[in-house]
Amino acid sequence: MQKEYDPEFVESKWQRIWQDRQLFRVKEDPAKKKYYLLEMFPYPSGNIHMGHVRNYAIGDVVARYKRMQGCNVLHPMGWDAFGMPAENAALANNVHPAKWTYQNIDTMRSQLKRLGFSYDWNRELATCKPEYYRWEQWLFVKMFDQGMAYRKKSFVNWCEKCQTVLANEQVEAGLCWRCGEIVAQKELDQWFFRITDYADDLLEYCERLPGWPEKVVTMQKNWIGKSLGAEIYFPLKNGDGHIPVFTTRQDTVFGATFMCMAPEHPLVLKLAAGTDQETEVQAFVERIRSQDKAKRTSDDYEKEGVFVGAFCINPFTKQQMPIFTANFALMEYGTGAVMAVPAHDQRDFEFARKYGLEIVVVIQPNGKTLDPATMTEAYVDEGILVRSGPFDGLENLKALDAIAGYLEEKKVGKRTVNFRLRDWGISRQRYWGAPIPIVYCEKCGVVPVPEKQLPVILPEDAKMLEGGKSPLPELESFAKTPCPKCGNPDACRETDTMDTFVESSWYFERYCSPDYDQGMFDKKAVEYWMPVDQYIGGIEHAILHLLYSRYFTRVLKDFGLATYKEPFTRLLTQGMVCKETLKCADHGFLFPEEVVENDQGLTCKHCGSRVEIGRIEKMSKSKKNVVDPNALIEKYGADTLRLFCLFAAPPERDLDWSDQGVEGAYRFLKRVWRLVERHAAHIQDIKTFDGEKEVTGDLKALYRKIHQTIKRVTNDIETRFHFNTAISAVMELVNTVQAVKKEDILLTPDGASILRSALETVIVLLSPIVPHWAEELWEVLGNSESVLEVAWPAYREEAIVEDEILIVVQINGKVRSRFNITADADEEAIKAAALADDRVVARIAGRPVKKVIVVKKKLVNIVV
RNA sequence: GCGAGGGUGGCGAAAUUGGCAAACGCACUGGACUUAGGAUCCAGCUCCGCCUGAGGCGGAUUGGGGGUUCAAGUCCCCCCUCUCGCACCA
Repeated sequence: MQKEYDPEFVESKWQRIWQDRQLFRVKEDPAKKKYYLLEMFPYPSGNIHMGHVRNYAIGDVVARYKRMQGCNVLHPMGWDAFGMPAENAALANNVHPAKWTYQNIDTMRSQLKRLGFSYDWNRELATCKPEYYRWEQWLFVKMFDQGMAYRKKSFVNWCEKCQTVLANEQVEAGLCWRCGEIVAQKELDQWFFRITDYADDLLEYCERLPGWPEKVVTMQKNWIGKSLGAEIYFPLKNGDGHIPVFTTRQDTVFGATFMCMAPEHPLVLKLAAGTDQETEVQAFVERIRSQDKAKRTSDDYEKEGVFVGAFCINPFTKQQMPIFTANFALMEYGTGAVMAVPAHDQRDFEFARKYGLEIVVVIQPNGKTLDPATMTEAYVDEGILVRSGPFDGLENLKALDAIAGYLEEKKVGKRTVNFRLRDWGISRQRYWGAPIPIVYCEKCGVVPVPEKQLPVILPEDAKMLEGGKSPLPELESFAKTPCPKCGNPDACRETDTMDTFVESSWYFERYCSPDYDQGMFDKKAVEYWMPVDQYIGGIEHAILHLLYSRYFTRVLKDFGLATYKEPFTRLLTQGMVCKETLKCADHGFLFPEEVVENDQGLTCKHCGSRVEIGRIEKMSKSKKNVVDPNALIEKYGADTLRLFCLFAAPPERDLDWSDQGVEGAYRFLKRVWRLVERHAAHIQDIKTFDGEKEVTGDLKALYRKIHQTIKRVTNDIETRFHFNTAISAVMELVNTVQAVKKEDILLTPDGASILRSALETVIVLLSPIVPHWAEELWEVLGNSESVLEVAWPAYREEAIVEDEILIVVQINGKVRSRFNITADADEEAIKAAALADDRVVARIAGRPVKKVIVVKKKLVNIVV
């Protein structure tokens, strides 16, 4: 054995052995209980960062623990490999996105391997490979055939100069991030998935995800945003049909005095045509439309509108209502038109005041009378209906249903459910993504690519264009294709690619049979492994990725490909990795190496002025508070890094980085290493203690501690993934070993045997966390099999039992004394001992005892 | 504004069902070993006060205030504060 702990040596040794023995390779085994542990796969951005290390370290502990518990554990890893950063890098460094991506994958794969995670690397997949996305295209065609994928016009952020679509994040203050051109909204034909068909089901099942954090479930519910209400038809005054409106407040319909429509609403320009308002409306609509989304949803966005020059009729009051187009009305929600009830909606109230519109109160609160003339804000609470014809005197909550019924009866509206959730737009006018398998033919129209012709391969010989424009439309070898239906040679391909969230919506199924070439996955394999028992990843995917995955799973089920509805049984969202920031007034954020410490305190290397220690924030390059896992691995090894990540905080909480904390973790591993080294020789051939023989004193205490530790660690990992307390429990066990003062008792046969048990327990319990270190020490103790294949230890209940327990004595709730008593002492004995205690007697000083409460095995409280 | 989650020593954090607040670690202090110590080992370490002293004694303390209880970090009410999410959703 090496005298000093040398992580570099130990880690490379065991990684080689694991690989040679293919220890993490799994296959379906009906005889064993399966456990599918999945961590969110990374985007191959270049290097592994601390966030990945933490996420994957957490997952690896669970995977290894479950394996030791006897489960057949599927623990795969792969690459979310399509996406825009590859295109940006391509332009910046003149490398092809494919080359850049594959290089990054190689780098990151070796970094993950260096960390010793227990992945079955035979299942590795990359979503940018045709073998992967061909099945996604296959499913797209199937969805198209079923009407689940469809095409419609929709607005996108468009930069005219770059001739490209921009993602929301690429629009900075309304300007193109690259060229500074004003970003416009452009209407393009886009492909959509009909996720709204499943809105109700997705919402309903939110209640049936007990293994998910409530926070995530709530976020999903809000995102789906179901609201019950009614659609009401407001006839146009000129008799040309009606405007449908969605409202959740049909109880206030008698108070609707004007109408607001989204600037994008097709009726707006039609109604204004030929009136005095026409030019003003046109100008307004144009102006609002050119505003980007960020601006239109910003905090200080002022509400404004323009009269369109037409009226509609309130079907209940028969009063005429002026029609406005207003910037706050959203085309995407409801019907794009709002009945405005200024007395009972704050936004409508402000609008009415601004433009001098009529305010009619139709709900009066109890014991107060509202007067429109003096109101300063809308009244939005409950009350009794007034000025509401047949509904006068009704409580407004009851009126909701009554009026909804009346609407249907009179055929002026109907009950409706409205969702905030929109259909999922998947078209991206981008190169580095999976091609949408559609051909447009002048004769046949929209034609899906037949299964036999799949995959539609993304041509890797495309040359990237300046400005980020997709090269696909101009690449004739790709864009031009004969029509699959009629053979027309002049048909053209869809040149948009799919949103990368599509790939990540089914990768967990693909892992079950990653090389399967007869379909998306082997049904038998998926039936065995799915659903994922434990999914682990960042909270940033709480909505989109998880919702899309849930949706896709439902689609697969309806297509008969899957048998379950929910892909992830349990979800853990780990916290972020944070670190303090350093800031100089002149030079902004600084790297630690840009800061010099002298007698002035911390100063900036560039200008010498004082450096402030800023707040603790999520590690990010821009804040210059990142730490590089590679450098740490080099210095301390993977095990230390893993140990620190798991010890510093429970997984769901943010982790504050501490260089000294890493040192501490390293020190602990070295300390145990030396302990084993010192004792290895004399316990080499000793058997572990079986508990049959009675021992006393320190030995008994140590034996007890072993089993208490097993119990605590098992509990901490099993029920709540609190590895930090599990580790501290093991540390206590180590401390107990080192606290044995008379070391010669460890040389006796029983002592050596118990010592061996203690050291083995430490090693085995820590093996999921620091596996290389554990393997090496396990071997040092003379064991031949891998510690990974050792069964997780069970504790002996009888070993845990204490002979003596400490009883705390309180007088009037304050601790005044404590004493030991045999563990089997009954309540009476404990009470008697407490009352006889010298200190207690002195304290009570003869005062009458009113009451004595005895909590067995814990405390006595004497009330005087 | 709405919703969720936090606030415990100098720091990260512990505290099954209400039952010794601060386990474990970091930092710090003192000591040992040493040519050296940023290695290692031993000891101390919430705050305040008291006793001449080794050592002991007392009080306070889980963001603030109130309540329930023999007993509250934990349960109830009010308030402060931080973080995250949603936010013209009709």
